[in-house]
Amino acid sequence: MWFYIDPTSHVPVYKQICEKIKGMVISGKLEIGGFVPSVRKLAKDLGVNVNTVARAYRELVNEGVLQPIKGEGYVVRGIGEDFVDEKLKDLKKVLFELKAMGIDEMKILEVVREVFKDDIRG
Amino acid sequence: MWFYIDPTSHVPVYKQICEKIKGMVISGKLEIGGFVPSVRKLAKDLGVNVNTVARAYRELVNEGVLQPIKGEGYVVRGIGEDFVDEKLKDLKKVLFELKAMGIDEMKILEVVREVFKDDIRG
Amino acid sequence: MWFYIDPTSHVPVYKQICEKIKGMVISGKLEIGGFVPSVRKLAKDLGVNVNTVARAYRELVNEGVLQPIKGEGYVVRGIGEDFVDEKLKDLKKVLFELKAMGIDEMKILEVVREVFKDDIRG
Amino acid sequence: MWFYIDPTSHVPVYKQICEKIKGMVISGKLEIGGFVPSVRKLAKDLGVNVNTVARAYRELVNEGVLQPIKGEGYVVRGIGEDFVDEKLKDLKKVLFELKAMGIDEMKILEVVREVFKDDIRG
DNA sequence: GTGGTCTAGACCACG
DNA sequence: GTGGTCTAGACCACT
Repeated sequence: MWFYIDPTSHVPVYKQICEKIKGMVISGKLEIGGFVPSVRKLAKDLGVNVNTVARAYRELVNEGVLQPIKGEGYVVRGIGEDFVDEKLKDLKKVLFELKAMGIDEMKILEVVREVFKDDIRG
Repeated sequence: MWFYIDPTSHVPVYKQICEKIKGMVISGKLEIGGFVPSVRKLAKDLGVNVNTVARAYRELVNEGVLQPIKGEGYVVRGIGEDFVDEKLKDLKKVLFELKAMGIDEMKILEVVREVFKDDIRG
Repeated sequence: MWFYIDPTSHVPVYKQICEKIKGMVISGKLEIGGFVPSVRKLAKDLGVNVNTVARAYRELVNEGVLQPIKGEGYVVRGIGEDFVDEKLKDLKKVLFELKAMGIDEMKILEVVREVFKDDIRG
Repeated sequence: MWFYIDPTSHVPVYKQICEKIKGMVISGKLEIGGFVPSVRKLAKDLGVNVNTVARAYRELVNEGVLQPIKGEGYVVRGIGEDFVDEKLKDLKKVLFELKAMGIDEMKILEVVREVFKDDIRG
């Protein structure tokens, strides 16, 4: 219902949840001032333990992305620009690796075009 | 002397070593038929435990990338094309995330150009 | 409680564990879909280090015999027919050695009968 | 020229050499009182390091199978019955494993017959 | 010197 | 409790 996590990844599940939530805040899929799903609901949807989601939300509270409201849930406070910058750094890292492996810039551009091609809402 | 690993990453050190070695085989920095640095040497260079490097090499043996010769070292056997494909999938994944966050294609192309700009030298 | 390993053998302990587990899967003593003993428990039972059992299980995961579930344990997935064939090859090898040493076929049959004699009980 | 060893086996090469030599003494392929090949020759034939063969011969001297003669080589002294008994124990071990895996006695006998079928010099 | 295995003990993520 | 990774240090086999 919300998104999917990869249990086989080496990235901890709670980190994956944090990333996804932050991404949805940045993209506007989660409105500022709105509620994120309850810990139990999200845990059930993702097929993950409650503690794991709780930990993710706790981290997001520490980062100022979420704010807990007793007896109600967690509301979205907002998110800094840093998150986008970090993702762009990830992009650079992958690009450098591909370059080191001798991959052509044309091949990269081809992939970029492929990903963005059905981006009608430009 | 060889490369660096990120101890803070969630990706296990042994996996990082595997990736780097494979990248160097693909790019030709490691010749097929040649030796990779000894387990002890690489461990020392990377500031990592011997067992960790040994495990990385063991995995590469399982994948057919390396071949162990007792008392001599590990020789590079070669590597399939799959590795490049996997890296390109990583690229796509990051691109989709950035797209989902509302990042413009122009911004992406800017980063690509930046990474490949000093690609003139042979 | 489970089985025994021979620490004096030249066959690595982790390999012995792999063999035993596979044998128990083939014979049905370990049910497909069921759990094998936890890494720590088996290590304690066998008087072996945790890492050694972990390595054995890891190999079995590579071979598709086991599947790890974090926080729960390892479940048995199944095993190919190859394992029996390999054991039969071991048999042949020993038989050829005995034959080369001039041992009579009658002597061999005697041993076979001895091993299988109490095979009446289901 | 003599026999072959398996460098990938977990059994140490020097042990494999010992086993083979003993087997050849038992079977009569090596005459008591005769010379075994020189350390250097056997090492060359097997594609093994000289030290490894030297170690094997040293072990065999300790066991009383060989006797070193300075400046000439190693002569075969003889070998006890124990060796055959040990091999028969190996046989039993493999048989028990196969039995535990649910293999039928008929299948075993089939393999035995196959191995001994061209045993014309019965 | 090389690789291969093992131990003892530690920390993290997950349920 | 579970598995996953890592360290420090040991011994063995082989060149």
